[in-house]
Amino acid sequence: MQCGFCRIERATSFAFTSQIGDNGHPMRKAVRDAVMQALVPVAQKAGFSGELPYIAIEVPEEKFGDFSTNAAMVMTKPLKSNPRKIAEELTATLKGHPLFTAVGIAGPGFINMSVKPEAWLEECKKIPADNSDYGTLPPVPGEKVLVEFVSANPTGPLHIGHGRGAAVGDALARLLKKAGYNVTAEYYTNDTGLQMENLGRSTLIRYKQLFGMDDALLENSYQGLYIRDIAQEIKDAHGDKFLKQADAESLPFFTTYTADKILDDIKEDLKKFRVNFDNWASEKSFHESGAVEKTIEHLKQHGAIYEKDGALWLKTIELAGDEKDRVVKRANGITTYLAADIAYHDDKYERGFTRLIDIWGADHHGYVARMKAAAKALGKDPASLQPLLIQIVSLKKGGELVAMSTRSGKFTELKEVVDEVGVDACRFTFLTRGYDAQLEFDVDLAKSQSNENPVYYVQYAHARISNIFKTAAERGIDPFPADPNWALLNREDDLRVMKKALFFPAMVEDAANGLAPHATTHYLTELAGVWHKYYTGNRVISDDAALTAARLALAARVRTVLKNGLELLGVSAPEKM
RNA sequence: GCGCCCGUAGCUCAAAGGAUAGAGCGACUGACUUCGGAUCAGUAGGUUGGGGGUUCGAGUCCCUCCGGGCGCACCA
Repeated sequence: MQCGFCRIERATSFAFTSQIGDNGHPMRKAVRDAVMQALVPVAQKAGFSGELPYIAIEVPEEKFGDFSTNAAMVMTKPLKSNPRKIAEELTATLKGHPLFTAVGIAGPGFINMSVKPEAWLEECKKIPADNSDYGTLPPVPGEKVLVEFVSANPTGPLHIGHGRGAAVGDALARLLKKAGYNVTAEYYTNDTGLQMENLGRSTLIRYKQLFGMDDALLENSYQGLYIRDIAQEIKDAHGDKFLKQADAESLPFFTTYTADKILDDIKEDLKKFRVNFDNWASEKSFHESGAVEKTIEHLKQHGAIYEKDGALWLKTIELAGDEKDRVVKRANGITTYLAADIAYHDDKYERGFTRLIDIWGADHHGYVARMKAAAKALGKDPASLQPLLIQIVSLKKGGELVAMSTRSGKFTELKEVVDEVGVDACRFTFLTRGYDAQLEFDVDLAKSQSNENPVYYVQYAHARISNIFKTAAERGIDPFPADPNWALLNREDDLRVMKKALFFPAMVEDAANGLAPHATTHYLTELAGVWHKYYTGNRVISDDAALTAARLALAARVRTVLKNGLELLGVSAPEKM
């Protein structure tokens, strides 16, 4: 498998591999094994010896059975036969397999299989009943993943667009960890450079204004009122000290102070949004440590750099088909942002990471080629660097689209929305969508619909089950019976719930492979739906002690999956609402 | 002008190239004196922006047109 991560490359790489683990779903793995085994003699008979194409084992619509495979259809070309014929040969073998109660051919050549209920019951027993860890896949050896996200410049508070990146990045990190990867979540701070100088100067101007001086903000100044608050802080602490010296002398202090203050606020917002970072990287530190210069030397040695017009250029056209080559060191001797970012990525590789996932705003898409070029120039496989472009969040307020700009001070803060809509609803909303589609976030709607957000549908299922246990305990019934009679749960209703719950680890595996954290919200909504339906049709606590015990055991397992799933999203799993 | 992303129910969004394109919200009709009605059952709603192509099969891949967004710095 060349690349289990890349959404772009997976189509080709997956198409010619059969190395899908099915780590997460013992039943799906068993079915895959059965299908592959059945395929061997058929392929041999046809004289086929090449690598098998990817064969899908899917969970189809319920009426078709528990699993279906397209094996017969994808094998038509390699075997030079027709799908119906291949399907018949395969089913002849599969029908004899002890796992299945039914095997059939349908449509253009799908093979549908139903698994015997006892096998499902056995699997379901293995889910922990106490809400503890479930669905964590075995460690993936040899992979060390770095997920870099948010990385907003400390020039202003986080806005709603950052919120989307934060939710996606955090959920992705959680998902990959769950899927067995060694994952580090990191935030890169652009705490130096021209924008930082602008920032410091903005504060200095505001500071002077506080003393009645008529300094006006510059065109490229940060206009937000938070700058004035910071200036006020400085005035409170230092009085007119900075009026008595040259601006150039004051500027470093104002810059550092402002950036630190804003970064502190960003950290607080992220914490509130339940976004966790394992590490904070600083652009400034790469300059101060000499890493940037070292990296440029490194690139020179690899022949990736040339000099023109007094500046140093990286050959990004040649390396990655970029539109033009890019400057890493200006004619005035100052290195560019790109140079520092390359040094940072060099550092990531140096630290032993084998996959670098960068979550960027879609407005950075022009940046992809030059970073891929950099990876290549550093002697790395460009495929190990995976920028994910989170599409823009356009903000709607009062029925109108609002343009967002940190510099102009026109934006809706993440904090503001989180306070009004709530962390759970906000995160869930962001994680219901794929990251590559633009998203219209209607603030008013989000607020007014806070009670109708799908997140509550899922949480309610968790709370309802929790309440059942409470009721059971009140009536002197053990909510978590040690050895219930599972055989009582063999009706369609029961099995439907079990099958959905047991799909959880497979969902983790599939979503991790596709870098698609939003699959989790959809899965959980389905599981909650199946449970709500079950709940309506079946009383868990009844006069039948044995049946009660069995249903309590099932309920506990559903709750465990809901809890684990919500945890992946960073959404709380309340016992009551 | 060039490049990237997107266009799916009235709205917000799903859908490894697979079967009759699915959920939620909104609309409409119903639900057991019971463990929580933030729930459940049902109805209506679609030429997947238009047109070509590739193949056993296309919302998905290719070409083209239309519409929207975002980029095209010795800023970050």
